[in-house]
Amino acid sequence: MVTIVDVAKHAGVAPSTVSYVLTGKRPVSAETRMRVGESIRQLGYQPHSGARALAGSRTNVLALVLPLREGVHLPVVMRFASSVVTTAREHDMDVLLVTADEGAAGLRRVAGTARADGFLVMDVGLDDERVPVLRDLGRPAVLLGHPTVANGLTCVDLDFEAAGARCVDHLVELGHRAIGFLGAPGAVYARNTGFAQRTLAGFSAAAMRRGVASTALPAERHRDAVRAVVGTLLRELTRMTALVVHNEAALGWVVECLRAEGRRVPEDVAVVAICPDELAEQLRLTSVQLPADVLGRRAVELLVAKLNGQRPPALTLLPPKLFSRTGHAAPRLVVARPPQQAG
Amino acid sequence: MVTIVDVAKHAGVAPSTVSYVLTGKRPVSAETRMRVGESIRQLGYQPHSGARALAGSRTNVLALVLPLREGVHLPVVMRFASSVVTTAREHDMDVLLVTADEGAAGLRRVAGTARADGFLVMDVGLDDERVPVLRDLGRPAVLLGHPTVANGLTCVDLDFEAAGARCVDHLVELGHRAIGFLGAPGAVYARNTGFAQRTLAGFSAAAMRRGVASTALPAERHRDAVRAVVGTLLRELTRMTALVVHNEAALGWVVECLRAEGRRVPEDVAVVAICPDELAEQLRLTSVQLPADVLGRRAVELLVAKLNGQRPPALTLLPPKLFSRTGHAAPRLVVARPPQQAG
DNA sequence: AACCACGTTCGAAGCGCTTCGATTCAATTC
DNA sequence: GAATTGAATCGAAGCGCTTCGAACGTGGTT
Repeated sequence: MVTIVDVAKHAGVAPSTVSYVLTGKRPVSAETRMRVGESIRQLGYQPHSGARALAGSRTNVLALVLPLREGVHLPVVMRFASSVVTTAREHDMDVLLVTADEGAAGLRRVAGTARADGFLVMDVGLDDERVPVLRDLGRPAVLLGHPTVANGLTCVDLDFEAAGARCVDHLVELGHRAIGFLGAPGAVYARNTGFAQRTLAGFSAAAMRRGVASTALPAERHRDAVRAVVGTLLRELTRMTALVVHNEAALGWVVECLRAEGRRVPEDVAVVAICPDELAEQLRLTSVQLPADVLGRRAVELLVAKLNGQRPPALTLLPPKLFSRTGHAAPRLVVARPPQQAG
Repeated sequence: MVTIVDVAKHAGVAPSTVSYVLTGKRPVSAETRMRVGESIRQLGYQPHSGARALAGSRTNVLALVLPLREGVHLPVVMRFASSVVTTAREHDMDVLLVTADEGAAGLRRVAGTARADGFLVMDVGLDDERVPVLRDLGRPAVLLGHPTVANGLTCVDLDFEAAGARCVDHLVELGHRAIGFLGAPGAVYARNTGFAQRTLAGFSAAAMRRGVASTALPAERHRDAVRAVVGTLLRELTRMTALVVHNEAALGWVVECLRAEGRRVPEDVAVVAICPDELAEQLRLTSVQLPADVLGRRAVELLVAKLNGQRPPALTLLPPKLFSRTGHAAPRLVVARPPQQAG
């Protein structure tokens, strides 16, 4: 193994000088820098990360805590993870993969054994046991997907207000003049959860701004409730040709109930969902999706900023992406082109 | 931060004794062990992983190299990753996530900077640049998904021969007496790829053993070729009521062509695919799936064994899982039960 | 009673790096 | 020409752990 001492000898300098060349923490003359650089290249020197962590008390590793069990939308998680790793590498960091199964104890372990400098935690619940632990740990952390307002912690999330507005804008541009909104169960709005209200607020404001008729109703997730709400919407907003749904669990029933009422989807009633991409894909509905790639990138950038002593905003909201699926037919395979035929 | 010296003082022993209690590398009297353990608990001591890596030249980290870009089946990758992390933790190891994008240079970096003790590499190509590097690196490695026969390297893969046989057995048990096989393009069999032939061999042997009629044909991936092959199969194996397909790209066309020929799927012709689960799910076909969870677990166990100086078999084949999807209707949402109503 | 052997425990030397005060030397100033 | 500065470099002291040889008691042996 090539050590910093080997490099120093080879370049005819002290080990500390090599270190300063590497970290840039003290000025080094251009000539020395060149010479050391050349020695590093020739010897193929790579600093030992353990020694670095020990002496410098920085690991250059960030822990990514993911919900890997079933029940979450794996492709979204994966895309997010991919983006995190790529961005982390751009900052010369590595990524330690931790499952949510380990819970708060896992965070304590990773921080306590100095395996990572900071945390990226996905899928944090409203009353998550990890939040207080994260604060105690005193290590930089970025939370994802839920804007758990927590002092000292940094959160990244989709801008639900913009998402609500985006749906309206999209539908108005398609010519719709009366748009319904089927939201989460009433209780969700009562609780000050935030994201449900913000979506609704964005929807309502946009409808107002664009001068289209709109009616918004909450809905429980079971079938009968959905049927009732859909019926009410069709009655109250008689010229309704579009419906924005912000209720994952009800989404399937919504489509079914509309069809049961004799409305074709999307010909008679265009449905736009705010939900995980997978679900919309399955039902072939236009949807506002979570921009997992941007989310991952931004999360890492925020964490790196915190590691560098900066104090980024407590909450970052990402612009929603609307993905139109109208006109999609039955599932069709993506088939690669046939290989070139000889002759 | 609590160090080993703090623990030693608290327990009234030398630091080395604490180390031996922790690692078990030398005998420690039961009484001392108790006392040290108690001190560790009381002080909440957690060893510094960097210091450990430096002194002991073992990181207790394994690098997981995943293909995270599009084009691979994310859910499979994710399930595999999940299984890897869980199993690694059981062996007191952590997992460093590396993307395949980093290529061979990434492996060199991780090994060179002593970030990990060994590698788990998924989706290794037939002529992968990483294979020679992996061998040079001299670190334990386990390759997944492709049985790249490489001396010194350990591979885990699905047992394709058993997969072919499993399809036949399943169909015979359902009462089918004439089974077709639509395989990969001819060129794949010509190349000594291995897995294609093995699947076919397993299929043929099982058909023979079970005494059912069978015909196997290769197929190019484009539509016309598939139509021709399906036509030939129906003509040559006139009483064919089942078809095993080992050709991801053609799978969609196979179903379409069968229907175009007036055969209902699966009522008239049962189709069993050997392909990623996602695809079969989309087409609602019974399939042999890659047991990602077992794969992950086994891979870690093999790697840990190698880290401990053992020499596990160069190739481990996993039994295929057949997942029956006959009788599945249109996509249906899994809806949570409605919340309890008051009154 | 002196001896050996063995199970335990101790002490010290590193592992490879960062960091901080000290040192050097050339350029500037009076 | 001596004193002052400041940039560039050096040297040494750790960071917290593992590991190895040595030291320490015991109990059993001669």
